[in-house]
Amino acid sequence: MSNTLLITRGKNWVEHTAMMQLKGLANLKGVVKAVGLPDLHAGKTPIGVAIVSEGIIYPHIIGNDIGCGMGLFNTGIERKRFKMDRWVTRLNHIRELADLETVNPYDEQSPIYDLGTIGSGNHFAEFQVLQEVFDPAEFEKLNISKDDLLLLIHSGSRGYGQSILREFSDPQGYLVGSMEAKCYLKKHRTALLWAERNRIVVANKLIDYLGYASQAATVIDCKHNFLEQKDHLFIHRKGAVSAEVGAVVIPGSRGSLTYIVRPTDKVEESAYSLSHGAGRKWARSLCKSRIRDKYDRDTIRETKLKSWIVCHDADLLFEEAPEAYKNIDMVIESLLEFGLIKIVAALKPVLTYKG
DNA sequence: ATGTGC
Repeated sequence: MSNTLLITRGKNWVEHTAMMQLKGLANLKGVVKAVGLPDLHAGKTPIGVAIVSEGIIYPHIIGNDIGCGMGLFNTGIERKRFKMDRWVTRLNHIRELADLETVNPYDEQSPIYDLGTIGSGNHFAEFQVLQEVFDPAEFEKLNISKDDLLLLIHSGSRGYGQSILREFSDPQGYLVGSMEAKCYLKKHRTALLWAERNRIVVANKLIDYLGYASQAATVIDCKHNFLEQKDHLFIHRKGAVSAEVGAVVIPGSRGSLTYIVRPTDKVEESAYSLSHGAGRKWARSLCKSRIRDKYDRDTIRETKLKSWIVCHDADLLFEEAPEAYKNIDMVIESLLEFGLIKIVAALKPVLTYKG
């Protein structure tokens, strides 16, 4: 009997390569269940998976960016204070976030050497506003209102996670109870802590840089690259979030809505996991040639939702274009069809910043 | 993904 499950509905396209990669992980020693979430796509290891194992752990499934995730913050800034032209100009002045002074508000020294940076690739900082409330009772628990300017930070443990993976990169995995497994789990825990702290530090740095005295209040923080022990099992989540820690934020691309959802009590089926986003549709290397002719240097920066992106990396603008991602609605509908979520609210991007 | 590999 197969130990593999793909959570998807008819219209949600999932590439064959990613499915093969998922089956590869399902066949690893000690793997008891392998779940592909609707945003499953191919990578060095597949992204959008929850892999449950017994007696052995596989750090390479988690990958280099241990603790990477989405932090949704209430900026304490009123939505009406947002002025597109002024904010774009101001953010354009940042060459790199590393150039701005970072204050480490924690007692310990950060193992992330460049704390306060978001990194590159698919990482971003995005100002958002409330678009629609679907479940008023659940929405009320979030402590946000239609007047609030929100900030979504996608980042992780930067070079620190990378250094941990280098130490524990054996694709054969490590036996639970071994010195190596214990050591990995300890460092992994530190990476999770500091990846979350990094999201908070970045959020506050941007709020401060834009001239506001308020502090970022965490609405939701959900990591999507991590290993969780559950009873005698280990759940490897790579591009997947836990469905057991309250509301979850599932963003689309910079040109689509972000959903706040509430997991249901049926999530055992998906290894207590949900999608982390829309998922890539196009490989990075294909993006530029496919859409270059459609845009000029300005129009590539605006979206259907009238949001804008500040980004000094010309290639990244194409690699991270909305077209490169799947339709978030297909992902959400797949999760709904399997009875795994209820939609709480939708947010709309207004301004994205990328490294 | 990456205080980036050749």
